[in-house]
Amino acid sequence: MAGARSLVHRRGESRVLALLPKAERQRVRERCDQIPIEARQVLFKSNGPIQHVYFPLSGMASMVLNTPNGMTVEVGTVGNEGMVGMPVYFGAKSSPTEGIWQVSGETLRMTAKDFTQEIERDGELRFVLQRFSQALLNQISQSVLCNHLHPIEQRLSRWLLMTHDRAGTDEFGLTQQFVAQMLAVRRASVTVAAGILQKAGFIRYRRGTLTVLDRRRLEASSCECYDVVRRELERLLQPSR
Amino acid sequence: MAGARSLVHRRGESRVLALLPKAERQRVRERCDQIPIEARQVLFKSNGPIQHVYFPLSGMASMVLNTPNGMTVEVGTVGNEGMVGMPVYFGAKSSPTEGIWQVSGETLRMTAKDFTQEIERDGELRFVLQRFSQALLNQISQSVLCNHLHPIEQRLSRWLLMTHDRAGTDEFGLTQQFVAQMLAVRRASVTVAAGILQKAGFIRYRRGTLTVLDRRRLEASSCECYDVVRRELERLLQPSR
DNA sequence: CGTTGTCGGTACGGTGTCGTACCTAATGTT
DNA sequence: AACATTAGGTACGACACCGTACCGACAACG
Repeated sequence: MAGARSLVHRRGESRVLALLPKAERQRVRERCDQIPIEARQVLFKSNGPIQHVYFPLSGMASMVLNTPNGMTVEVGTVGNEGMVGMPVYFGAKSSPTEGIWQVSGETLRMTAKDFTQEIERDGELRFVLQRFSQALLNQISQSVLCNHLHPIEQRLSRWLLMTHDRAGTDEFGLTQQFVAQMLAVRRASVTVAAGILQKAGFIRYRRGTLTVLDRRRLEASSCECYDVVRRELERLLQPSR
Repeated sequence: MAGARSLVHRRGESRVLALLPKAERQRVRERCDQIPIEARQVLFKSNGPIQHVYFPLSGMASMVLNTPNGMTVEVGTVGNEGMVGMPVYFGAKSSPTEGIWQVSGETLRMTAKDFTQEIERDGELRFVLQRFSQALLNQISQSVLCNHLHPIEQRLSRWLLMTHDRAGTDEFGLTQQFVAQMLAVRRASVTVAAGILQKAGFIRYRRGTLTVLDRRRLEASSCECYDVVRRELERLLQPSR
């Protein structure tokens, strides 16, 4: 057993959309496709046009940046608590950030054009996404600190917790190579760090599949960054007004 | 001579406010105090109430995060191209991020309450700040990458360029201790890196005062992060609609 | 004028992570 | 069944940066 599921997840629903009044939620959903989506699918490329925005229902997406010499760093993750494609919300048609799906799942998808129209109606969606913007800003800011100061083992624990929150299951598909790219470290470093977590019994993995076994103790082996971001997210996505 | 001034700066005016229609700009300015402001002044504390928002006219502010064990990391900088206090815009009353003034200058200041009212009028300010949000997001995202991957000398160069853009002068007050906190490195590391830049003739400094001598070559010794962020900022703050 | 505090220069051992490489084991392919 | 491919484990020297410490130089102030 993986212990109590974090508040972040409620299976198969979008937490942002759940905050909308019934009529608005219905209207938004009608303008969306619901589609399954596989790991590693590119949602939008760096500096490329952003055609759609996504409201994940399960699984997880990442925003990443690339260096000229081919390295990759994850700057943020989004699950059913948010939206992928925020640059559209901010009035940009593209951004240096790339959107990649990480853990396969389901998502609602809306064209950027429809989304812009919806935002211009100035309903609750605009308000809710404003709060989410702040949450995202917090998450990315914390990663500036975390990536620079914290050892790989803690960062890996944090990343697994965030992924676990959003995945909706205890088991999900991941290779060490892929995790290494997200953390911007060597694959060999991930092997060592993950080996420690596995020996301790917090996780188990085998050829591309990882299982969270003991969430509690995984939290203890993570840095404070996980909690800081999560607490603030919950505060911001409260239904209150 | 420090070469051509970057586009970022136009002396003593707020670039965000300059984008507003005359009437709105006037209205906003009337609700602001214009005050001089000194380095190291705290604008708002971590998780504390945010009383004011700031539109810098000259000088520069930083947003920083703190670790439980007293370390500090700068996550973003804001000069006359933007606003300090974005959490208010996003509907948050506080945030883990702290606001600190860095290079003394002048700023317009508005109470959070007045600002919120102004935003609710749904004029151009809201639109302009949306674009600025995206620029800020880009800047912070790039720092996730930069802080993790780039050597101190390049990061220092980048930081000095950003500061130079926003300061409005070639000379500004800075101690190595302070720069070290922003980059989250040892003061001794800054001494070494700055020493290299000084020997090369890019900068000169002496007991808390730093002068940019050769902007061009400073750009060459910085990582690409400086350009990536700056280009995107200029694109987003174009007067067009 | 001398004292005290601040700022910057330098050194030294320690360490986390890197780049690279090579190997084994599991899986997929024909 | 033989083989190719891919995921994961392990090792080793290199190096950037760390923590700490000490010292000299300049500045402010009584």
